[in-house]
Amino acid sequence: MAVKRKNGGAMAGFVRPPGKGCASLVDRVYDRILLRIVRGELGGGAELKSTRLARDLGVSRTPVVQALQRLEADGIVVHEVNRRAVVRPGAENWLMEVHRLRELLEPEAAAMAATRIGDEVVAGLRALGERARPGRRGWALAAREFDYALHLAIAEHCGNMPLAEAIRRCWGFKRASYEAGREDPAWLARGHEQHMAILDALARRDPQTALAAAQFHLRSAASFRPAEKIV
Amino acid sequence: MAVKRKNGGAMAGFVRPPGKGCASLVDRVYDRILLRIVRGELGGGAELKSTRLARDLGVSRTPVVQALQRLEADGIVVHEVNRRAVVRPGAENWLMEVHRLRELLEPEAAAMAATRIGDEVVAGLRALGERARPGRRGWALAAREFDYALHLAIAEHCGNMPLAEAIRRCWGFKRASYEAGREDPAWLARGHEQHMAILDALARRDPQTALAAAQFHLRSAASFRPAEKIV
DNA sequence: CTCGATTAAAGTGAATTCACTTTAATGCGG
DNA sequence: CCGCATTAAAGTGAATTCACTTTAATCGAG
Repeated sequence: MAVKRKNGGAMAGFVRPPGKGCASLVDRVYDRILLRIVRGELGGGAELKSTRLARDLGVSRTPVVQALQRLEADGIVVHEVNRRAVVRPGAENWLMEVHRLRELLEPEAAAMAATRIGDEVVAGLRALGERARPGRRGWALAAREFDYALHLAIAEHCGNMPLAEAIRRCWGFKRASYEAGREDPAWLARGHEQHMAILDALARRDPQTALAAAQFHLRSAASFRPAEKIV
Repeated sequence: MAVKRKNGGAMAGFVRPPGKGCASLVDRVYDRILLRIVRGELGGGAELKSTRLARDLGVSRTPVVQALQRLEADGIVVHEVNRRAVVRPGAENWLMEVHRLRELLEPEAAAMAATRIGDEVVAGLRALGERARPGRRGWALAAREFDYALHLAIAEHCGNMPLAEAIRRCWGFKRASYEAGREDPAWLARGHEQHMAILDALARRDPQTALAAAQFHLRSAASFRPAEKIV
């Protein structure tokens, strides 16, 4: 089953030669498996055999085992010594539950960030937000970029590393579910307003308002699509 | 540098023959490195070379690389492709910040668990709590066990897997810092009372009180030892 | 036919190997 | 002595190998 060195012809372009800035093989394997879990293709209790996954993905077992370590650290996969790794039962609504967790983390982080974030960062975010104003050319794409940048900046500047990491992790899961532009423009526009409200509060160094704005934004998103699994 | 098969004489008992129920080599390497980070022996920016660590610990690079993956997933280590892994700058007060994160997570989880936790679980916890009553023989050790079991039960039964995992992760960090019985008995006794208050609220299926009791417990712990890094 | 022992196949943990990249050291022209 | 090219050493990502464990499949006794 020798996988050819130097990018043998594996699995239709999955293994790309690692041009600079290219994620490592482990990262790509991780993304691939995570995506299949949060989509429900690999339901709770599904066995994740490193050998099988390696064969399917056209890579060796080494990066697969490492990706499984990370998924285990995420808690979405459980694994005991000498047993196969298994998708944690109930993982089907992982993304919904992650959203609930964000409601716990992000408002508080926004409040903390309000007193710490620098002017240059706010200015940079404002520029991004401007490009995402509804009606502008390519605003839908820019809006998603702005969304990501804003929430990540909040994490980055909240002054608590484990909290920041918890938020980043949530966004890692969210990212896994992104399918190109399935958003309703009206919804995107509403989201943009809410993002701007958060950013304004940050700019004013107003923790209370930042917290409330973030809370409103997340609750709003949760109630808009309560049934859908993919957030 | 061939590491002998079948447990060559490496590093003074670090590599034990894996008797049943024994954590994997990766787990032990992970614990070892994490401990050195949260203790501050490996400060922010310290380089974590897989080769060096493997040599020091008397194991091959494979489990070390896997442990580093997990530490990176934890966010306490940063790492880019083809560069050495590095302790995240600022990791010195990781444990203090983790405690702050727990204040965000656990009260909410306690409230959620109050409406879901089963009678048998409560009964089991009560039994543990009884053994940890101050004055009993071996109560100090039992108290720690009770502490751990209570907080983990709350995570387990809060009904939100990513939240549960976030709490478990916090306790993984806390566990790394445990040094045998450095606790002040008076403090332990106070902690026991607070734990019992939380448990009572859970037993009464009273989310509000469970939340408040957990909040009080955590704030209380934070203010008791504000200066110490090791929580 | 069913149940339990026996054995083959598949899987796992961990070491080793190897191609490639980064880092450090050396030496040489200015 | 300084700056820069060249090269050796150390390090990384990923494949392969191998001892051991679990899973499954087969077979024979009841």
